[in-house]
Amino acid sequence: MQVAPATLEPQTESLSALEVESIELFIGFFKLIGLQKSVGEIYGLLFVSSRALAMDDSMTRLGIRLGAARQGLKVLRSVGAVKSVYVPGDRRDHYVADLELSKFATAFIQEELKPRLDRALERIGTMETLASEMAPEDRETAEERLERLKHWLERGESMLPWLLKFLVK
Amino acid sequence: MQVAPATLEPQTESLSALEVESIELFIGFFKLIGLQKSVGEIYGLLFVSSRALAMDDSMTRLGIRLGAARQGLKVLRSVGAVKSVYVPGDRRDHYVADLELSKFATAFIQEELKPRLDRALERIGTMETLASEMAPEDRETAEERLERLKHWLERGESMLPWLLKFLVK
DNA sequence: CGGGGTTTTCATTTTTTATTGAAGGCCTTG
DNA sequence: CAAGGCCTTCAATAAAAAATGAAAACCCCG
Repeated sequence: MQVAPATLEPQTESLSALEVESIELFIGFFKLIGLQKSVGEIYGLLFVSSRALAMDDSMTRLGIRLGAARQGLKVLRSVGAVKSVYVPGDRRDHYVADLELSKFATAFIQEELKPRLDRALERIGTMETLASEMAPEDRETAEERLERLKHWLERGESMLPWLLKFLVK
Repeated sequence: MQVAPATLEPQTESLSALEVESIELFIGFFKLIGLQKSVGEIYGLLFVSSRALAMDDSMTRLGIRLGAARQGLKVLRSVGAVKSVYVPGDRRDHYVADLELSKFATAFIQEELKPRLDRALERIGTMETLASEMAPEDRETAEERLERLKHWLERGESMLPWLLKFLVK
């Protein structure tokens, strides 16, 4: 005789249609800048919540487990996308979404894009040295292309401050 | 008695230091815009090559197999990052890197970023309707936040044409 | 139209990345 | 200062993404 299995599944209270839309929206954006699904889920939920939620609430509502919730909140805190607020009479940390959306774009630009551009420009220095030691016919091609790439990267780099200013304003 | 195993490994002619640098550089950038490693490898190799390479050459030099090479070239063609050139006396397609670097950024903006912004703005319409049906105390929060998000997304969207112009120039 | 080489498709395998949850640390409170 | 709730770490597991390569389709020339 079968009995109802002890519920190993996380308790998932159902989400409202609004919450689902919000979650899907942010999952999409966060994936784009290389953040995992659980990060988007948690932020999407917090975004439309009028009260602060504990980690435990996120787990319950989203049906995710401890590790994913922890990891997600860690990332969100690290980019400043959530802040914790004090809730009287509850020892747990509670989180609210920071509504300064530009933070995501800013974090992406400063933590992903900028370092990669810098690293690439360094690398081009190395490559120029290597190219200079090649046989003439190959050298010419390589040097021309490196020059071109360098030019483009410098141009990109020069745009970043402007882009940041525009986004943050 | 053991004999040398039939070489199942792809023949990999070693890469020059310049090629390695180029490959690493492009793998990094391509990952950033969500393209897989093999795409970066192939482009990196072509970028410093003064002659056109057949798919077969990429496989041999990079030590990747048919499927990855095929898939990588397909992606590169689809974003216009390589073009095929005619090589007399060889039936195979030969590829050279298109040096218009802006194509990558452009493709990313138009194929990833723009559609996602559009989709998000649509979604906000839906969410506004859903929010309007909520209890007053929650409704106010939701509506304010949606307004804010919408504003920010519209701002982002309005920047794209400018960004594209800057990159392509 | 037939044979050899070339390219494509796609089900399978491998690799990479994200999630899980048990174990242990920490902090508050009584 | 002990007990209980909360938070973190991390090794194991699961899910997702990419690579593999056999098989089939597609050319050209002859």
